[in-house]
Amino acid sequence: MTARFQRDLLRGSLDLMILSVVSRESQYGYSIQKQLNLATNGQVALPAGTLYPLLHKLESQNLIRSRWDDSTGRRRKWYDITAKGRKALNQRTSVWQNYVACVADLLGDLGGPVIAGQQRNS
Amino acid sequence: MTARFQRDLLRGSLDLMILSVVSRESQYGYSIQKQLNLATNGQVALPAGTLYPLLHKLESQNLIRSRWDDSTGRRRKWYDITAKGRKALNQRTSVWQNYVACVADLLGDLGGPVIAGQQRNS
DNA sequence: TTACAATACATCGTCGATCTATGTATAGGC
DNA sequence: GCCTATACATAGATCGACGATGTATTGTAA
Repeated sequence: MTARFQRDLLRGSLDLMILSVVSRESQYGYSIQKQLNLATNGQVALPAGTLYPLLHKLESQNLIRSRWDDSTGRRRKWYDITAKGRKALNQRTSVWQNYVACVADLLGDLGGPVIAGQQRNS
Repeated sequence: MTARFQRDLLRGSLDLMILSVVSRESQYGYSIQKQLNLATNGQVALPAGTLYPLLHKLESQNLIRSRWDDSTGRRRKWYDITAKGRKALNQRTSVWQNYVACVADLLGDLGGPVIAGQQRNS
């Protein structure tokens, strides 16, 4: 029945997902919302109350940059990733992957194949 | 330098890790703390203030069961997983793996090989 | 033309899980 | 005897996702 992921799962990887989506091409809030939802088969359904404050936070950290544009007929706030944001994306991605590998180890890889040659731990 | 994982990463997978460790053999709080720390190369360093309340929560949910025992010379509270706990472990493991697969998709697998044939989404 | 749904952005207060700080007590090594 | 490691516990702070709510425009179907 495609249940939603719990809020706690999102913590620690939500910034990452947003940055990743924005890094591919210019995005505006609503498009990010739709893309995340589509890519996860409805399992990541970001409420506006989560998304917009998060975008403001990322912008205040200079990881993304915004500009208003309504030349398309729709008033939209477009976001682009910054150099600093791209760096953060890479850094956080490896931390995330490292963490996931640790959890997989702990779970004893019950139900998932081991990824050979992947860096884990220090 | 083996930095610690941020608290947010733990959210959503900490219960899982505890249940997994307890599911293998009887544990007491301090042993869980040490094992998690060792298995993750120091990256998961659970403070006592996180661990013990969590164990109490899991017990109140009947996912684990406790008994005091000091026959080893040390006064320890031993935990075992229950049938319900084992069920929860399996269920949460698959939710976690599903989520991880979704994030990997979103990240475009930049830096990690694709795991073929693994269930994701619905 | 009038509803209604979808698009598009925003803020405020709540909630809950982890953490910091603090406390107690015993065992073992120097 | 002193200090560290072991072993458990609770109280309060912190912080981020979320629910509720608000505003405005566009597209669409009755």
